[in-house]
Amino acid sequence: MNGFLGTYSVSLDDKGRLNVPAKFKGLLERDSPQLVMCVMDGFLIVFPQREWAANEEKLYHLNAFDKSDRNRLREFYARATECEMKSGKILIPAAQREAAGLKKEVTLVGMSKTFELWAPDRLEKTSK
Amino acid sequence: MNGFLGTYSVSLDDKGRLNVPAKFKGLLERDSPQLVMCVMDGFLIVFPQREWAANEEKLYHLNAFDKSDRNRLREFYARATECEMKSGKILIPAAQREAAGLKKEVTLVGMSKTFELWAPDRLEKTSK
DNA sequence: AGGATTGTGTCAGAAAGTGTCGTAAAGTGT
DNA sequence: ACACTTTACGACACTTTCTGACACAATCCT
Repeated sequence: MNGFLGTYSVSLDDKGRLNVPAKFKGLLERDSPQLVMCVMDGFLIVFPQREWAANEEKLYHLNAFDKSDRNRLREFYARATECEMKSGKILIPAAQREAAGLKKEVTLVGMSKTFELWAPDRLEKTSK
Repeated sequence: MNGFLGTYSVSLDDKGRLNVPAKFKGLLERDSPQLVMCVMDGFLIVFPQREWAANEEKLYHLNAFDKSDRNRLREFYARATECEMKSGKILIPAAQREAAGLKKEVTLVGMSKTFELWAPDRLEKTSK
């Protein structure tokens, strides 16, 4: 498999877990089930942990003792959460579900190295 | 685990201790429960002791006989406190709680190598 | 020493997270 | 089109984590 591709409609269970589609499952199992999930403008981006690390490197030049740099760092880190695919499922923490407006139905969109989680209605609005 | 990530809302107990979220707990247990807590502009930064040491090194080059350098050093050290995670909790000394305006509700923000403690209302103002 | 204040360990109930399984639905090969 | 395999879903039981409370220990202050 080359990367995360395509659109899937999945439903969350009563605890807010999503079943990873079989095609993505293979990728995550082979590589690593470790993930970082990050809130963007109204939707979630899921990074396999390696991909996240690559993005994080771009922040190393910022100075943690500088006020405005620190604010930028915080924005980035505060929105992120580690998670993991367990038993073929990913638990989406309540805060993240909230931020992305996810109810039961979730649309999952492959973006090659990462994939996104959308509330169906929001995705529809955005793509217009 | 990659580092401290995400935002958590936790509440202090009657003695001013905070329950460390399970995700952070793992990191602190593996590395070391020894911490240094430091007051910044209205919030607290918590350094795992190794991370503190690394930051301290950056200050060694400052000149102990230079007045303004010395002021910066003093500011840095005077506001720092050693503390420790015990029974999965961290006691926040009264002085620090005071300085950060922490009441019962505290927002905990992961910053990769360190994490921050905020009074919810102050964080909200800052992030705007 | 006695009493107040501050720090520490532990526990029980509630809430959140996790594993598993049966059934339903979708996909596959012939 | 049919039987078979795989995948998705919902449900349930179980485990872990979070919280507030209590009891006790240590320290400080007269």
